[in-house]
Amino acid sequence: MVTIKDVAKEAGVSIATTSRVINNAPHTSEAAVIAVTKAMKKLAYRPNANARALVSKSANTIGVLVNDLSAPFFGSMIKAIDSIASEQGKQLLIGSGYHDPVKERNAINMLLNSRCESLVVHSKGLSDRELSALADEIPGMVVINRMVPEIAARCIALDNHKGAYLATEYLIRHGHKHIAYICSSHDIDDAYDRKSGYLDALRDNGIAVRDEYIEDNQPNALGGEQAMMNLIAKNLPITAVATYNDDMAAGCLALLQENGLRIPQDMSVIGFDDSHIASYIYPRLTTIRYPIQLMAKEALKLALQLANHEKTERDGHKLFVPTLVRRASVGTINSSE
Amino acid sequence: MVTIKDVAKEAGVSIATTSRVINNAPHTSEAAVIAVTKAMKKLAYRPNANARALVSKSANTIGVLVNDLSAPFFGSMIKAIDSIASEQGKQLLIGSGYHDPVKERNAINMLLNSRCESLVVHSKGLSDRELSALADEIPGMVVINRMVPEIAARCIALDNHKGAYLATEYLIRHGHKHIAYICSSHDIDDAYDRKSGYLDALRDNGIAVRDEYIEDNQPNALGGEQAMMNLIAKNLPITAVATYNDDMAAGCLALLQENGLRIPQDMSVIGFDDSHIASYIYPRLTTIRYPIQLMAKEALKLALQLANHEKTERDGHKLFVPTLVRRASVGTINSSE
DNA sequence: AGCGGGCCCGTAAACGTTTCCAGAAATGTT
DNA sequence: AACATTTCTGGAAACGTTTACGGGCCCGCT
Repeated sequence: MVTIKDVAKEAGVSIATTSRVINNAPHTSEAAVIAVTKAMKKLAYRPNANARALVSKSANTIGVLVNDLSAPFFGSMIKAIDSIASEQGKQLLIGSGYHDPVKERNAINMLLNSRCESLVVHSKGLSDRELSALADEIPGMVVINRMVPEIAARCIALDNHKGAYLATEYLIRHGHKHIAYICSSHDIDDAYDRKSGYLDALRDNGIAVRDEYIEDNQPNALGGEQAMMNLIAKNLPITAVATYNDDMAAGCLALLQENGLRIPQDMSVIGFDDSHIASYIYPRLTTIRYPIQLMAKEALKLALQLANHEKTERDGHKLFVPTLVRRASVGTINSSE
Repeated sequence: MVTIKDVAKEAGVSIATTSRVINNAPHTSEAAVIAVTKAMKKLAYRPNANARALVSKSANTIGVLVNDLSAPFFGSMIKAIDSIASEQGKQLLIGSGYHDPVKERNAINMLLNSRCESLVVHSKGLSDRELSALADEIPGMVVINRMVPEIAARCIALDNHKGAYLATEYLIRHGHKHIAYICSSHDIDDAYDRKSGYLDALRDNGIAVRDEYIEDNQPNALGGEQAMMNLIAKNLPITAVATYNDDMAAGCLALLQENGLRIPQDMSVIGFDDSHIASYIYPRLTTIRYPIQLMAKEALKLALQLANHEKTERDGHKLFVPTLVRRASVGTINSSE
């Protein structure tokens, strides 16, 4: 591998001068610039990023921790981060934690070993305490999709409660009174917050909460199917279903249609996330928009500022606000009951 | 940041001994191991990966170039790569090229600057010549989803022709004679190969090719919709549509159903890729399985072997074989015409 | 007792950069 | 002409590791 020494020799100047030309620092003569540039081309020189990182005490790299790389949600998130990172000539170092504390910890450690100055972390496995301890240690770390009270100003999170509330209210406004909820069985805040959004919307509208209307399952299409299957089996008078996320809604839709129910005439379904699939499935899914791209960009900007010790005027407890996306999976009930 | 020197001092041993303990090299005394381990814990030592990479001349990192991070196809690919990489304690450095030659070149350069020893590259923007030149320069580089003849043994690719052939033949076996094809308008091999698979299947079965049955468009849901719209507008007697990929098929399905056609009674549709959405949409999509996870793992294994200068007994021109996934979007034609 | 050979350890060089510092050369100011 | 300032340059230290090398110690053999 050709080093800066080789380039310097080829160009007939010192290493220091070569370095200055490479980083186009001031105080370099025209002649030196030309000679070095030519030598670099000729030798196909590639500056060693590790050596640079070592001396400059900062790799030119953004660390990202996600849950599962194959989930489109995280694909969108990473892409948004990459769009800003690549503008600044920075690379992405990615780890995945699968919501497992051990894996998350390992992944974060590897990112830190590589001296990523900025970190965007999606963690559901670690405790609030552990996350805020990490945040104290690492200036450029930002938590995404979670609100850790102790470090609220460094958290970018969505108002999940409001999202589910919006969804449920939308169904109510369309005349639905018997509204089921398909919930994630995962033990994370998101699941609780969304469920309580559903419950509060019912209460605020004077609709009694009925436990048998609520089904827990894995937050994927299969879980959605199974939950819907259980709801059908119970022979309830439900006319609408709110779901934890679009994947569950998709499973739910598929099961309903395979059983001859028409959407939205016979059953209304509303999702959450406005993920990739929401506009692909038939009928197109009415859902709650999770502005993950926007949030991811905001998170990275914040992380970059923090890493540079710039001042950030972020109001601590501000959550991002979800909005409703009207499509075709929710219909109106005309009958009085 | 605490360095190995601090740990050595704390443990009361030399740097060399400390290093040996950290890398659990042989010839270290019990006492030294205990002292160093304790010191590392106490100081929360994080070995600097950049310094390591510098001296050992190899970052512990796998470089990956993808097209678009947000496409679920690449999510699956990256996840498969990560599953093997993390087993070996290696990290993923990811770049995206968006099929643009300049961006692809930049991204590869950044990966090389970071001294990734192994590279898995999905490139459609660079020429065969440029790719094989890079491959010559970088021992641990493997090309995925593309066959570059000069470096066939370092390419992991799918038999696209066969996939489309299979799909078309499947429709023919179900009695279809008027089969449209929705093609990608992108100027890449995949598009040509799949189209020619469709054409060859028709020819081999004595069915005349009709140009108006073929529509080009962007390889996404919207493109699928528009292509299908054009096919409908032409008022052709088609009973089945083969598509370039599942996204186009999804758009196609949505449009058909919104226009009151039933799938598969009124129209059969077959996709390609067996992507994430294929089993979510209704009716579940019959499609061609692109074994990207398998291929990605194979690619990484090969890249690791090459980087280690191990012998690989890979037969050059072997392509991965797609298979048909039977679901619910293709029906049988009974009428004689 | 003498000695060869394991084991364990520490010194120091090396990896490829950036950057401080001082000196040389060129230019400007009186 | 003398000096001050600016511009450019190169030597060398530093970044945090790994590892080759050689020295000391202890053990067991003759």
